[in-house]
Parts: sequence; structure tokens; C-alpha cells
Amino acid sequence: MARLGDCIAMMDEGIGRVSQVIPDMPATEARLTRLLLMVGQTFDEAVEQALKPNKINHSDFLTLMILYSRPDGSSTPGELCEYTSQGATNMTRIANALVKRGLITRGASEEDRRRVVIRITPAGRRFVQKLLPPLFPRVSSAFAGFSDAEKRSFSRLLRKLAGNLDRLDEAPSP
Amino acid sequence: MARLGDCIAMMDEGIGRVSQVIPDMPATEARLTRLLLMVGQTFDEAVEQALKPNKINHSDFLTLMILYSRPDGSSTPGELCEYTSQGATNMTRIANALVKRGLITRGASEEDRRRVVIRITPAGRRFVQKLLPPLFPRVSSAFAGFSDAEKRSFSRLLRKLAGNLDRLDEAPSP
DNA sequence: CTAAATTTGTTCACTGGTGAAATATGAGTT
DNA sequence: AACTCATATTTCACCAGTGAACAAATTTAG
Repeated sequence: MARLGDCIAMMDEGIGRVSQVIPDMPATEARLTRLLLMVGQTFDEAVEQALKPNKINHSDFLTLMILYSRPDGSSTPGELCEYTSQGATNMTRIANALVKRGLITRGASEEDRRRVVIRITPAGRRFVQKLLPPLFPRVSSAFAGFSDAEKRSFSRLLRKLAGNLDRLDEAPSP
Repeated sequence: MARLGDCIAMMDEGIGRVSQVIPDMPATEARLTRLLLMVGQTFDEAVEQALKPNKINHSDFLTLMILYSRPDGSSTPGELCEYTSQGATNMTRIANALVKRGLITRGASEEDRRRVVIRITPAGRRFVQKLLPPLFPRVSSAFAGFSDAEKRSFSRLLRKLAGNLDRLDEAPSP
């Protein structure tokens, strides 16, 4: 596969040419958008790749991690959908898969019997604890050469961007 | 769906709790990684959403845009795979779809008859020119409130990150 | 100059993810 | 109590993307 740097160089030239034909294009913002999408996708692929030896995919892993990070180790499909940005349909599949592997349990809620309570099992916790440490070196080295100030700056800019996106999704037709 | 800000808040707390149980986790870098993945995915969904009225998806659109941005308006499946980060299999499907809509043509190469030459049609160019302008306001407002310095900084940090990722993919076993 | 190796693209079978309808529980209204 | 209406989850049918096997054309090595 082509190196990311080459893809970026190609994108830079491409946007340059397009913005000559269509001058009112916001070229700087378009470049930033494409950059973010490309780097984000590459990160995504790297995560998927790193998880592959453990035979788990990104969305299943994320779901399990949310449960692991909860004080009580439990949640509901609906809540997990919100925080994983997955549709309810897919959460059913994810839960099926994780139950099958014995990493979570699924049971009916007492208070509201429409609800399903999902809970991480001891085996699920052990799985997470075994899986995480080998990922640390890659996570660290992705940000190799970043000063503390650069990390803070990157974090701030991403959060600012997130704020903008939230506002865009609210505004359209009130 | 939950607002991105809420997901981020939840992620911050979650990583905080996990890093107490697993102290040698690179928490700062893990947060940055999750942030980038979340913001990147939200951008992706926004693009997909914005393209939906035109009945075209992100990868088909990106493929068409690369052709549009080329001086000669042509390329080959292999090259398009590299720059779109798509597998060859999926590029076959994309090309089929775009040919069906009359936006590109697909023909055998003269020099090397293994190769297939893909070329954007006048209809394809018109389609792009009609499709792009309505996207501009959204692209601009995603970066609303970003100073020029912040945009430059964001661009620089993303490119630096891209460089790191390229180096990681090369290094493993030399 | 031919035989093996490489490159290019396609087909097939499968995994992952989504929208629309179905199901089931709960809550509010008369 | 019966009648909506809303909420939570699952089922079904479909779209998007991937790895493995394949076919065709070209390059390389003997």
C-alpha cells in the first residue's frame, strides 16, 4: 500500500488543481478535512491490525472497553450504542459475539423489562488486561517526537473541532 | 445519537479509571488516539451524510474526485487503490458503479494489456461541479473560530503524525 | 526462446454495518 | 380497563469492504 505521505502529497496537488477550476472552494479547510480523514482512517486501520491477533474487531473491543472502564462493569445496549456510535442493530450483533465468547453476560433488567443489562465477566476483564499492554508501545510511538505542548495543542484543537461539529448537528432546522 | 462532547467526556473519565488499574498505560497518548478516532469518525459520517442526497458514497466520491483532480482525468484501478486506500476488490465494485452511472469509462490500455484505464467523462465532471459547491459551507463552518495560526498548527501536527505512522509501518522487521 | 515468476485485475464467499419493520414493555389518557 | 403513544431491542434484507483463489499479460532468468 502507498505510504500516507504520498497520499497526502497527492491530495495537496489535487486540491490545488481543483481550486483553480473552482475558485470559491475553501481550499485550506478542504485540505484540513482530507488530512484529518486520511490520518483518522490510517489510525483506524492500525488499531484493527493490532487487535487482529486477538481475534476481536474494533467495535467489539470498544464496547468491551467501555464496560471495563465502568465502575460497575455494566451498561445497556442503548447506552453502548450512544457511546460507540453504533446502530442498535449492530450492537445486537456485538453483544451476541461477546456473549458467545463468554466476555459479557446479557440479562433482563428488573426495573424496566424492555431493557437488557449487559455486564462484563471476570473472563472479559482478564481478556482486556492481557490485551492492552502489548498495544502501549505502538500508541506511544505514534506520538513520538511530540512535545508536551504539542500534545496539549493537538488535544485542544481536536476538542474545539468536536465542539464545532456538535453545534453543526444541532443548528440545521430548529 | 449522543453528542460528540458527551462521548469525549465519557472517554476521558473511562481512561482515567482504567489508568488507575493499569498504571503503565500511556494515558495521554491513549486519550489523543481515542480523540482522533472519534473526531475522524464523526467527520466521516458527516461527509457520508452530505453526499447522500446525491446518491453517492464516500469511497465512490473520492475515487471520482481523484480522477477529476488529475490533469488528464484518467488513472488505473491499481493507482486508485493506492490513493483511496481501498482494496483492489472494492475498486472493481466502485468502477462498476461509476461506469453504470456514466461518470467514468473503463477501457484496456494500449501499452500494457493487463492494465485498465479509467477516465472521467464530461458527465462525471459536470456531476462533480454540481456536487461540490453545496458542501463548501459545511466544510468552512467545521473550522469556524479557528485562527489561521490554529489551522496551520493543526495541519502541521496531522502531517507530523502521518510521518510517524509511515515510519511505524516501515520499521517492524528490517 | 521458452518456463517460471510477477503484475494487474476480476470473481467468489464471507464479515461488518445500516434502515425499515416487527416485537414487547411501559406510560399517559380518558 | 382499553387505547394510544413512546421506548428498547431484535429480525430481516440489503450495502460496503476484505481475503483467497483465479485468469490474463508481461517481465525475467536460464
